Amino acid sequence: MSAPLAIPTLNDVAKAAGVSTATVSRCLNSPDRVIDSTRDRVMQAVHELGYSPNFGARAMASRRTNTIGAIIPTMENAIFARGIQAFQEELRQSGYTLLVASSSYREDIEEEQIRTLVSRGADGLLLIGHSRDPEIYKFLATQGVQALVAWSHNEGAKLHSIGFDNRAAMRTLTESVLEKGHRRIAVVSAKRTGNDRAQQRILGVMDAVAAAGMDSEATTIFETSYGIETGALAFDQLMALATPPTAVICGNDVLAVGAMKRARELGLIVPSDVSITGFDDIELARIVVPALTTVHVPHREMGTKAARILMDMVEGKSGGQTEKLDADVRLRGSLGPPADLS
Amino acid sequence: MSAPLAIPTLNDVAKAAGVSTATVSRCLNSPDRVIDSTRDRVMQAVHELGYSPNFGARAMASRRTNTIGAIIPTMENAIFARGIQAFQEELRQSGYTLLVASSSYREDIEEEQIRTLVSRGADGLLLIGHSRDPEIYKFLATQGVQALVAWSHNEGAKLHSIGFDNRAAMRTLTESVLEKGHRRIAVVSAKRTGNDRAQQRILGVMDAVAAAGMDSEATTIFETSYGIETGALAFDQLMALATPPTAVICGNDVLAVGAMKRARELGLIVPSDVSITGFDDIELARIVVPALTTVHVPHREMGTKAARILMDMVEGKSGGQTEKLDADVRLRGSLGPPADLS
DNA sequence: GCTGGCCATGTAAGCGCTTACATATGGATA
DNA sequence: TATCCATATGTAAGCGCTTACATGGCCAGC
Repeated sequence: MSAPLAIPTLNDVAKAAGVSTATVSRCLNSPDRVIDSTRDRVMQAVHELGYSPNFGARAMASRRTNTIGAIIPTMENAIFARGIQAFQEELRQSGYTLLVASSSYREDIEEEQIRTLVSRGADGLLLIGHSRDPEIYKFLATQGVQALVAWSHNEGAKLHSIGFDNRAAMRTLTESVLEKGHRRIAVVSAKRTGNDRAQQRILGVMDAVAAAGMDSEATTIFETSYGIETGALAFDQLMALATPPTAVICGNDVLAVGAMKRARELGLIVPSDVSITGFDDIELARIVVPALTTVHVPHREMGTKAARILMDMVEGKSGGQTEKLDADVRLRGSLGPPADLS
Repeated sequence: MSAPLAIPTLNDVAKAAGVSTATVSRCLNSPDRVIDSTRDRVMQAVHELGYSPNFGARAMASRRTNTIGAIIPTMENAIFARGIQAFQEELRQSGYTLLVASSSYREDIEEEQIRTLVSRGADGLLLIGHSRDPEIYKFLATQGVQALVAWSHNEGAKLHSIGFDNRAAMRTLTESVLEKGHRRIAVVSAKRTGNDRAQQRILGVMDAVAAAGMDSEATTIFETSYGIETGALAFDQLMALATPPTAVICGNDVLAVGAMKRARELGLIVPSDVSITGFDDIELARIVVPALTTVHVPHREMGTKAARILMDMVEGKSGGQTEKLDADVRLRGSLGPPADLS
């Protein structure tokens, strides 16, 4: 009466269909190597038993997993979502499964996640940015796991990468800000530790400041963790300075939106009282009022290309390649001339 | 000269340390069952070789994976992000790993993802909503995989669930709208097929409409796919009607934000020209201007509790339980009296 | 000095699958 | 009819790990 509680295995299917396990395996993996009548019988047994292959066993026996892992700093806020979505779609078309993990912007968690994904058999890994313990690259090498960096371009780095030049893009954006006449600017950045995008973006701001002959000391840099609320708090602090900035350049759109929110709460009009800019051009940038001036990043293109490069690496078709994408400034309502010039 | 390209196994570590594989395994899994000196030797070999356990092999030999899977409709927009984050944190504290997959709101993809996660050894699964092919429940049963539904409460359903009463919450919200004096209302909903939350929410609107003695035929329902842009398009259509609604009730915040965006583009003032409401209370709801009237859902609480219930189920400590959480209406600026009353 | 028991470690059997190789079957060819 | 080949299926050896059970060394207690 009581059903067998054990979960069905290949062996059970084989018995039920009256064939060997090899034949069942063939039905599942290369159906054309099996005669129709046999296959039908096997597939019926598969359905009747509710059989589902054991991935671990399969991976172990066949020595491949067709799995790619990606570790992103955060799943919240759409910064990485769109790119990862495209990455996944491209992988899927070629029969790969994507495993996504997030590191909460913490290096130690990222390392743990790398180990977890490798352990689970990822053939390749997509990582964000270049800064991490070199030890981990050695680990990936001994494990024979290919890795590619995205969201950051860097010719000389340990790993191949696909991304844009964060520094140059931020320099261009900052130049636009300076052209409007702003001379008191402040930067709200994500934590720079272990985050080369944040580092590069600040350097980009400084490049433009220096090129304009301004005193780089006069540019306040406020570092905070990632989030709308933290962006709002940073804005508070900046506006409380003796000589508050007329333009606040934020390291990403999320911080910028937080700043805009607080500006509104403080009764400040953007951009006439203060200009605010972002970086990433996520959907949010066009929802806020006024729309956010930011740097547009080709998320989907990056995701798609990353998938192709990484698959080629995993399949041994190439040793990888480094590619630079264009990121361009989108001027929108949140940037205007400073009050004393208007 | 050339290093062995094979990735290191337990066996390699055992040889390098001069012990048996059993001892190495014990060092890794129950260190206190091994004498200090031996353990040190083994751990050194582990590091030198860059050894990393093969998850599949371990799972197969030990018959447990300590893995929980979650399948959510979308990773974009923060609807599920916060709850899943809490879910993950709670699991992690108890040593479980979370595997997340997304279904793009498609039933067929959800089923595929369920099979993939089960295949990968998930001991338990978190699913969203109740509507799916009953066949899949049979499959989960034969595979011995526990499953729990979240984001939806339903006493009589096949699976235990933790969530809130979507219908009642939407009814309450709609009552608030009607109290303001609105009599021409429209609903923008996500696709109802395979989405019981969407179905329930519309029923909630209708409950309120009927209770107010209004003609339910007069309430336009516009169904569209999920996204800001689709919300905007839906709003366009509704406002182009012969007698446009004075209040647009959206099935979720994302659609509502899209509607607000388009309203602004059309030069309509919210709420004096048209009121708009959402559902979920994601961060976005308080970013937009005016802030969105919506239904607040206790995302984090739901995630945390879901983790505990599911772990208990997986560990055989309970057969599961169904829990109902409160979701309450948050009245904000996007809802006001209709123009003809103001 | 023996015995018993405890503890650290080793031995080896599988976990569920894939796949190289072996075998069987049935024409087509000579 | 005998031979050969192609094709369909079976056999069985692992893949890397855990763990029940076996072994051997050491010390306490008599």
